[in-house]
Amino acid sequence: MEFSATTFRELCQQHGIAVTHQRQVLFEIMQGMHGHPSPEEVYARVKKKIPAISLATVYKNIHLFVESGIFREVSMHHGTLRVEMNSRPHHHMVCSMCKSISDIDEADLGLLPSHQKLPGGFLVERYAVDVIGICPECQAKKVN
Amino acid sequence: MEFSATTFRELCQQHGIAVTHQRQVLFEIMQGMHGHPSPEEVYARVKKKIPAISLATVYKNIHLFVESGIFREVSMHHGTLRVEMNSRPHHHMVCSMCKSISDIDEADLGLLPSHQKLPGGFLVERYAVDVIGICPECQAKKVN
DNA sequence: TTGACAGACGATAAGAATTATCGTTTACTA
DNA sequence: TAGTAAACGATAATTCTTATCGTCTGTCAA
Ligand SMILES: [Mn+2]
Ligand SMILES: [Mn+2]
Ligand SMILES: [Zn+2]
Ligand SMILES: [Zn+2]
Repeated sequence: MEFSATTFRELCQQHGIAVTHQRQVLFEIMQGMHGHPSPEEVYARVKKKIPAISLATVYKNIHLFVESGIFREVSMHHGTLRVEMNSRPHHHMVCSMCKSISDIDEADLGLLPSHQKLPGGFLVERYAVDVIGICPECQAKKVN
Repeated sequence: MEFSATTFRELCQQHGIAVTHQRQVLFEIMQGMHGHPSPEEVYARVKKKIPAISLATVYKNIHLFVESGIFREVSMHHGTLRVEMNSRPHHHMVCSMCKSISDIDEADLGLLPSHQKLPGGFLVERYAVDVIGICPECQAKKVN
């Protein structure tokens, strides 16, 4: 486990957040979950331990965990449907600050698959690569 | 342009959909748009040409274009927030049929970046690769 | 050409996911 | 242990998307 050496109390102190019962149970249950649960799925699990917990609290703490880097989001751009009209083979540069998405040509990325068969027999159609980082505009804005 | 050789009428015939004025204007405007617009952004543009158009029509036709393969979606899993608790370096296999997401270790994917600097000065933090294809379960279900 | 009719349209209600508000409670610090 | 900022629960509001439904239109065969 990633946080086995550190107690949850210490983890909260590092990030300057209060150690509440809800927060601790939420953290422990999420740590034990497999896959990529939605907030509703997490809520359902936590309610078994804390029946009075609010869905809003689940959302607020998930965001807090993600902002703190304790957990992550699967997709940087899960918000609304975005349409792709560019038919050239390309990937995306996603800014972790402003969430802007820009195209990058497959050739410019220089990322090539070396395996053809994936574990479990997954049949590959294509790759979609998100290069996550800081766009030039946000680099300029950033005060370090 | 991808469809310059083919008229919109022929494109519709290929996909068995009717050639309507709304559909044609929508298609042409979307073709001329840069980036990765949201349905609302497309709607705003199209309203200038067809003030009476409905947002529902925009959504319906965007889905139709995506289903037909005329356009694409930027993210396969933009629906709801999904949390990642797996801290090992890994990427994702996303099934284009059932939208299921499974982990694949970085090493198993065998995909390595050869460039360090990206055009435009984008500062790379990490790569997130979606391997899009058909999961074993859907391969079994599929009737070919 | 001209109906018949499936499919498409617009208006709008409904649904799902997420965020905001607000009064109460709790954890932290001195 | 009291004061205060933060967190909580309840729930309203917002945002994004889909469903419904009555009307209209494109397609195709006669
Ligand atoms: Mn793109
Ligand atoms: Mn994962
Ligand atoms: Zn940025
Ligand atoms: Zn599948």
